[in-house]
Amino acid sequence: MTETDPASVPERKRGSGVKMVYELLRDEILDLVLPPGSPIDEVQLAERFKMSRTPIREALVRLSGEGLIDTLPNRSTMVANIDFLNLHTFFDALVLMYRVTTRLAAQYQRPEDLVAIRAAQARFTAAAEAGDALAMIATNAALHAAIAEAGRNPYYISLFNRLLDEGRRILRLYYQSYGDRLPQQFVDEHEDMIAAIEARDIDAADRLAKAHAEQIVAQIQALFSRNQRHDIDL
Amino acid sequence: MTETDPASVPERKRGSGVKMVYELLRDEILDLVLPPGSPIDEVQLAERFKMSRTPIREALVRLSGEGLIDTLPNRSTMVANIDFLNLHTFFDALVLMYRVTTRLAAQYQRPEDLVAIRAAQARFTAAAEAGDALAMIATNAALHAAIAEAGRNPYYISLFNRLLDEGRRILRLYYQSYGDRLPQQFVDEHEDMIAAIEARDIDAADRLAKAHAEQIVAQIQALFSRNQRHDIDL
DNA sequence: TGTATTTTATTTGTCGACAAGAAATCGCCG
DNA sequence: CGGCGATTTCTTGTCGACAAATAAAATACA
Repeated sequence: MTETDPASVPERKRGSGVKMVYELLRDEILDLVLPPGSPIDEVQLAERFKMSRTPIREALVRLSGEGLIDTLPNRSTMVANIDFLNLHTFFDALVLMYRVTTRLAAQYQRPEDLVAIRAAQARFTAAAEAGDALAMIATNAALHAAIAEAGRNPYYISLFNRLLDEGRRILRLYYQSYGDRLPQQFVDEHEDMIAAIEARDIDAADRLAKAHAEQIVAQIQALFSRNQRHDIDL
Repeated sequence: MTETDPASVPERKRGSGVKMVYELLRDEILDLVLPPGSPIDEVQLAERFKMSRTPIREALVRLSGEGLIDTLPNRSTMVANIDFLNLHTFFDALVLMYRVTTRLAAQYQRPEDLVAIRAAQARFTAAAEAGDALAMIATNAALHAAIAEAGRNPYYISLFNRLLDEGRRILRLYYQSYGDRLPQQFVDEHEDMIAAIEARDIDAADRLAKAHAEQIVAQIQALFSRNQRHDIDL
């Protein structure tokens, strides 16, 4: 299981091994290619990437620091579970960060930020029109990350990225279950938010971000309440 | 330089090495025993702790993930600098987290939380009465960490701890410069906050936390404006 | 046949050594 | 005497191997 390009690493530069493993493993976790609870075998990864266990372990330590994997001392290490029982803490933090980062973006945006934001929005719109749920999930996170960057608060950026990552896993589950039914609504809401940011209208940015976030949260909550009869085998 | 107990590690259990190095290095960084910009030499640490470079490196990767050290690829690694030019982002996030965590503590506190909070407050009061600035810094952070724990939002707890860590470094600088002049005011403000948490008065908790945070921020800002003539050689 | 104990097997944590990269040093030539 | 390239040095990144810790399997015993 978890097969991926076994013949794409003939030679590789000195510091690139860890980064490669880190990013690929991270993507696989966030896209649920490695679902929560999946065991992670160092030696297996070492063979797969044709490198020693040392850089693998460094990548795993990094991922562990971000809470994406859990490590049992002296025993197995596995993909971190999604804490469904405390999702409200996630939603709470997510809504707050949506608001704060969008506010700050409206306050501190520079022209180059808007270029990046619009580019991300274009990618999101394309994904939405193509009906590509996976791309929508990724580009939505990227868009909001770009907005957060414009706010220029590294502490918020860091926490928000972590929340967006976790959100990718949860949304992945969402679209996985409900056959990629995608709301055009998101595109419009994003447009309004970007317009408020560009106009430096802080209050409007805050209000729109709050509505946007709460709408997403409500959708996810509706999904989970409809799905509670299903076994969530994690 | 950086001499510390060279003869205290005769034998040690299997997984304890990294943890020990991590915690000790972390404390030394936060207490400015290792000031920002200090070079960190792996082999030197390895000799100092009588262990291989491997566990040292793992501890360093952890610290790097928390932003406490910066690593130049293939080149030196050193204690992360304090970004004085963007302190406002720190203050902004700090005030917000003070408020949010205190609010949530008032909302979700349980009896055992109050026990922990009161214990932390007692330690802080003792440090304040003893005029021990270093202990005040550490116990103040511990008190607010305990309050955050009562709020039970792991995302907030994580970010707040990071902010409190950075705050420890900044406050350390503060008291270093100003000869341990300590405000009794903090003790009283803490008492009021704890009372609001205990009474589950969310609005009061929020208001008090905001005032408390902004007061601390104002003090630090006053310090830096008075100190701008001094060279800050970091 | 069920349970406790020893043995095996698997996986992690640690080690010492080597090689690559980059700065500092040295030597060469103008 | 000064600039420039080669060499040396020093630190990091990677490797393969070994040892400890734990779970699973096998064995002994009641």
